[in-house]
Amino acid sequence: MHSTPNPHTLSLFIRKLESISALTNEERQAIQSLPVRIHNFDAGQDIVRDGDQPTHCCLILNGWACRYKLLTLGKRQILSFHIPGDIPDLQSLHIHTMDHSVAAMTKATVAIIPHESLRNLTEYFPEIAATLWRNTLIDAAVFREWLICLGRRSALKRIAHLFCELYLKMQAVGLAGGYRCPLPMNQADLADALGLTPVHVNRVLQEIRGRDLITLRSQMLEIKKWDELVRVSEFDPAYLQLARSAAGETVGNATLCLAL
Amino acid sequence: MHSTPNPHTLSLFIRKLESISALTNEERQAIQSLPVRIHNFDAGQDIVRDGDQPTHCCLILNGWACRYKLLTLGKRQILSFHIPGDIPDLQSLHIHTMDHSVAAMTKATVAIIPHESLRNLTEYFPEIAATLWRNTLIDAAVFREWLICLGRRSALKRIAHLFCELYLKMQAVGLAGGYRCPLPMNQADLADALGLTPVHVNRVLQEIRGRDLITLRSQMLEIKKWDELVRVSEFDPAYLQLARSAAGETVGNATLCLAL
DNA sequence: CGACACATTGACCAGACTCAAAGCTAGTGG
DNA sequence: CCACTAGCTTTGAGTCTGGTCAATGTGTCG
Repeated sequence: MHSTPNPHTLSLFIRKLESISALTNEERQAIQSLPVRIHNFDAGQDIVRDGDQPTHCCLILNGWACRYKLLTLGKRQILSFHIPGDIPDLQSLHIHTMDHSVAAMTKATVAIIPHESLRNLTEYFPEIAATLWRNTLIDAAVFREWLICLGRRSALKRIAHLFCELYLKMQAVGLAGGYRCPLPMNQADLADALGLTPVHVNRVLQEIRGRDLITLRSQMLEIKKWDELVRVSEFDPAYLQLARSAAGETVGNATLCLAL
Repeated sequence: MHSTPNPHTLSLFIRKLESISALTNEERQAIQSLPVRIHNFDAGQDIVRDGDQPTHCCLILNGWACRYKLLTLGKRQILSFHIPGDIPDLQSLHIHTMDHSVAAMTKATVAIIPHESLRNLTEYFPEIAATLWRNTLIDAAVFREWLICLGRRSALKRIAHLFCELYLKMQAVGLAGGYRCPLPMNQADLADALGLTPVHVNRVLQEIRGRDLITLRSQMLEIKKWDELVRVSEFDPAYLQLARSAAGETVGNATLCLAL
């Protein structure tokens, strides 16, 4: 379950923060020396639970996670998807009780960082504080965009929109490119994220495939007509705040960030 | 349009922050001396627009505002409602381009605070930074709860849930009590917030009234059966992070925060 | 009084849901 | 290497919540 952190553990984190704003050497040093524990999770396992009062945050090093909330009658709403470089429970630094859970969607490696260390970091380095704050603000922007999807877009647009979003997020950390992107979720997960039923997701996926916009098999999404997918979903990547939103560009080395 | 700030302008802000965490005298002083301009808006007027790159934040002193986004075909999604004490565009401090608009829903008085002053404040007072950060995290928690509503709750539950939320928020700043609460919005606004059509909102409101849960006329909501409303909407106030969630208690002086 | 904004009603429609059954497919164990 | 299983995906038929369009009330304000 546990393993020893190695000196490169936090480089993903640093790269993520640097994609938001520059760091000084001193800041980089301070982050590098955060005391972390590494934890491995199985697919489907909870990382943090609704109602918990966490004393640490979880940086995803490898694999996918999602935030979700269970409701009455077995209903579930997935609130967000998270990929390497994300800290899905960063809000727990200032909101002490979890109002939802975080689960691993694949086998996942997670760096566990004590709140205390993060608080010290933000106290001494207001720039880092601002960058982490900004991180949570981008999360909020994504929540707003999902709100728009659930409130005002058809099932087809929702699915297409989500595919655009996830592809760009993965591309931004070098884990996707050439319009191909791992997508380790089943149709029930998509349904729970998009406010639909699995049966309807299935039918709409057939429609999208029928229009030759994507292929999706064995956990791999391929976007065959990016421009068209963007058009039908009314997708505008601005809310993701990706520095160089390389929508449409392939990345050189798709395994860049896996080299941990 | 403009008017001169008076020494009490920021007391609402201070009270709001103090409801989140204690302030030192020095911190209180620093906030008190923020340079603000006061601006009045008419009902329906935009305060900040989608695409703007604001150089200041807007603290609502009086009246209601909402965040919204316009979509194709005249569709609109309301993302949040805001009441006195809120800073609906606080995220603009770290996200430079607005991805939605903020509009006044009533005649509204707003204190305009330069980003620069807020940045200085957060740099010198990490505690204040943390408190403002926490504020935006609570906003995000509300987005998540709305996501759950739009994704997995029926029209009736959504409406009932929103009424519970707005009542508690208003009560927390002393603007509602005795299960009565101003609600300055029409059925089209409710529809745009809840992902429904005005016609359907109308029908469901009749159903809720028919069950004698609420009355709603001339912009005034009265909750006649709080417990029942909470039950049918599966409302759990935890996400609002109200210090002393006085669900069910009346407040002494309902005009407390109007005394600006 | 007339105009306007908003609420309400009716008739009809459609996107999405429900329930249930039948295919696939990737692992697993014999 | 194949049969079995478990978990997903796909299909079908029928239903329902909520949407659409258009008309009619109602209340407020100049």
